[in-house]
Amino acid sequence: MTAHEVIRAALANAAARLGVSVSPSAIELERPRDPTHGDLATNLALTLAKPLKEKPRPVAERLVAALEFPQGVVRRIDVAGPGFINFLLAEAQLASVLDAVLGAGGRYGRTDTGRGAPVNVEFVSANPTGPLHVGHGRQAALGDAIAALLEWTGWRVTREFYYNDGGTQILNLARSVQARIQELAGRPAEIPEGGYHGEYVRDIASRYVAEHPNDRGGADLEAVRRFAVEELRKEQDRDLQAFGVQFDVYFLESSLYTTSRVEATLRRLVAAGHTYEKDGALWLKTTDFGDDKDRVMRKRAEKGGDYTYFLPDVAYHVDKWERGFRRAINVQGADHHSTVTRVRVGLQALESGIPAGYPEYVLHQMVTVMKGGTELKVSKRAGSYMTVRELVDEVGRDAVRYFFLMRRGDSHLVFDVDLAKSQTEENPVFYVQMAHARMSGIFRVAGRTPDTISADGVDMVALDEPEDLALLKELADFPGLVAGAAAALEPHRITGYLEGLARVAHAWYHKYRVLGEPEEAARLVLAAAVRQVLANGLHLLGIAAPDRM
RNA sequence: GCGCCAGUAGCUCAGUUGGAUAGAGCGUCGGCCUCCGGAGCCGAAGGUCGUGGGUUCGAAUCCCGCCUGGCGCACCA
Repeated sequence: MTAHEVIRAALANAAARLGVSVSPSAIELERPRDPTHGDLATNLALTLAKPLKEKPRPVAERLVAALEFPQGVVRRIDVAGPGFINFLLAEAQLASVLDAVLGAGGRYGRTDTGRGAPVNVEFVSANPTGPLHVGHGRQAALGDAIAALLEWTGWRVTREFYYNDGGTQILNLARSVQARIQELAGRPAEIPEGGYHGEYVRDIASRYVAEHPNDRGGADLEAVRRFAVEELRKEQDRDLQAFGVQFDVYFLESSLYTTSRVEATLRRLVAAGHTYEKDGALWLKTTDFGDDKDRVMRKRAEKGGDYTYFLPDVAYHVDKWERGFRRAINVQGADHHSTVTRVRVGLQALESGIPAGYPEYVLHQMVTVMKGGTELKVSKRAGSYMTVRELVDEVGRDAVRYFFLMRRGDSHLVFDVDLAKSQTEENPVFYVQMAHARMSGIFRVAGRTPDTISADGVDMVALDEPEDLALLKELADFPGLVAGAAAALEPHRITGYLEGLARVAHAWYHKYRVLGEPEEAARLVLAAAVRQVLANGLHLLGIAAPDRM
């Protein structure tokens, strides 16, 4: 058991003696900002004050009196402030984290709260009407990191990409390509209303002409549509590959029709009794379930009318549920936030037992790209870094991923291209990767391999300088941090942690390099553990941990 | 007009779901380290947490009003 677990258990027992039942995992145990407050602190007495109808401070005193610990875990216990209980750990406890890190290696930080339950994470889900832009890039980084966090906490994750391969937007794309094909055949043609003007449309048109010599002028619109969708899908896949994101499932909207799932969903909604006809259309009374207005499902009430996007969206999530995903997370841009209520409400109208909060949504705000102190205009014309590919080519995959992850999803993100490219300590990716490289460098110079380092037989009492202790405490925080970030679906907590760990590691490195004794056995063990945790954090986020910069 | 998100140090942002004196990085100023295995350390200045009320032992955090900015309010996806 780690010190955290021992203390939680002891607190739960003490609370039981006061007549309150709390589960050990529900007890908050944190490292106080101010180190004079001890190594770990809990606010348990403050939270128990209300149910016990007592002031927090006396509750804390009684809890402390009821605490029982095995030998050699805790050195001192204090009650402080309004009723915090502070613990000072025995030195041997602090160093025990090194065994835990080196023993678990690349798995240090993993937990099993998910117990192998399946969860579906849907992200990017760009329609094949153009290349992936920076907004999709934020979504790819965020979705992939959330998926990784869930894997690290014991969930069985399916990464899913949903795309619309029919509908009006795709039709507009096909007509745009068709127009360019006709131009190539020497006939003047106009890009249709709502069509796509990008240069990539011309490229697709010329490839179509090369591969379809019999369809002069692109008369076969269906063939043009299939070709264009195929080409853009391939292009998006190359972008995602460059970004290091892999999906398990690509889900085509058209499959919902070919397998009659849309019709089946419609029948179930009608049977559940929340539909009506008005103005020649078929409506769902979503206001019964808290929507602000009812939604059209089919544009003409009689059979054969076109469906709005609402119905396939609902059918798609019914399908997720029926594939066994009792948990589904959708990562989307905040400009799609209006779909949240609609999808959930549609699922409720089925009255089939799907919970009201299904699926979960992680919405992220917009991205603006800064270069040379000015904002790059959102334009499809060449010269503006609007695609993921261009951004990756310019600053590198690691920096793009890191920058997209270092802010909370629901705040606007300013992507500073110059900072992301810079090889200075101001660049957080560089700073963190540099810390890893320096830890690696210690072993290079010592002529050792970090993977062969073990704490066995090494006297850890040598690790008694403030810099050593600060590192030990940081390392011990990592598993709890990953668990918290996974529960909140907030990868930015990991980047924040890594920067903190890197800072302490740089300081430690500098001190012992100057003293000329980082090779000392105990410090070699510590360096190996720091290197491991930096690598685990970076890998979790899909970022490389280089041995030299 | 309605809904969602945001507003915290000069700048970029955290704030672990209501807790201790509101923090970090960068920038600025002052000192130390002196070339080593590249970027280290200490200190200082800098805050009406947009704003006005409310809830309680305790609020940046929860509730209500207002101000500012972004996004969304289709029988488009």
